[in-house]
Amino acid sequence: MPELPEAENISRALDRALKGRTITGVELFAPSLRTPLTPLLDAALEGHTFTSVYRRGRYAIAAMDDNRCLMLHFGMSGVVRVESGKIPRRKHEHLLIHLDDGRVFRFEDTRRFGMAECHILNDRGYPAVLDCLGPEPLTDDFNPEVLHAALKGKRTPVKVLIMDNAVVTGIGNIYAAEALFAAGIRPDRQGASITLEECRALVAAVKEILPRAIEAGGSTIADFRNVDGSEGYFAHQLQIYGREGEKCPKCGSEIASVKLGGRSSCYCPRCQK
DNA sequence: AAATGAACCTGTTTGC
DNA sequence: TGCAAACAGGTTCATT
Repeated sequence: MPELPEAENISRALDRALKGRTITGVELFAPSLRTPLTPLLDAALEGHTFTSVYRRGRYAIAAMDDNRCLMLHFGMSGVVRVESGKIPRRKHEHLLIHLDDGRVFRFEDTRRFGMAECHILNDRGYPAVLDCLGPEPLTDDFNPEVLHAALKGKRTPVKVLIMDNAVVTGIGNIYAAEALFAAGIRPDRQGASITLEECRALVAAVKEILPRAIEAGGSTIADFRNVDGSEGYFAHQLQIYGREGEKCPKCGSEIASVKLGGRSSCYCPRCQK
């Protein structure tokens, strides 16, 4: 579910909710999500205090006062809540962390593609396991020259490449489709065929769309929720994702769809070259 | 090395 | 109506 805008909203909300809070108890209800949860138990989180929460790619990093962090990934169906009161465990809630203000951090993930791991932070505040991630799309590290170099010599479709976290982090199926539509580039073009000029348009589209999606609270298609339970409203602004058979908002042509890298990829056959 | 496809898991929608 | 297949925001592993 969450791509970068959704992970950013979750991270901001968790920063407000968890900063300064001390862990008073941990409850695990599943042995593993994508990776084992049991190391959390061995890590003895109790008594430690969250110092801040921030995002890298699609991960939320909840830093603690002992130079460790709780690293979260939301997979396709991950939802986190911070709630007060005695609430019965929901069917797919796998991790509850009790806080010193009486509230409870709750991690729910129906499809279990997400993860919750405990890691040591390096001197820049990141777990070493995230070193393999490419540039953040909203920093200058992601620019037309870098993208052009990453696409060079690749026969893989450009959409698959911009969804590769080693090329640029955090862009998934929704925002890849939207950015390619905004840039006027067909999703099935081979990476090597994308010119530097087209890279400029694509990078500009990414840097324009992601912040708007963050502002709107992300995109709720089916089950995404922000930490306070609210939906993300960017789904209403999506131009091309999930609109196969509808009319292109720019030219009125029928929106087409192809499977690329196993994912549905909507595009306008007329506007996208 | 790069490209492709399957696997992980559950729930919902679609089509016969 | 019922059931099976297809599909869903992601990542990783195995196979060509």
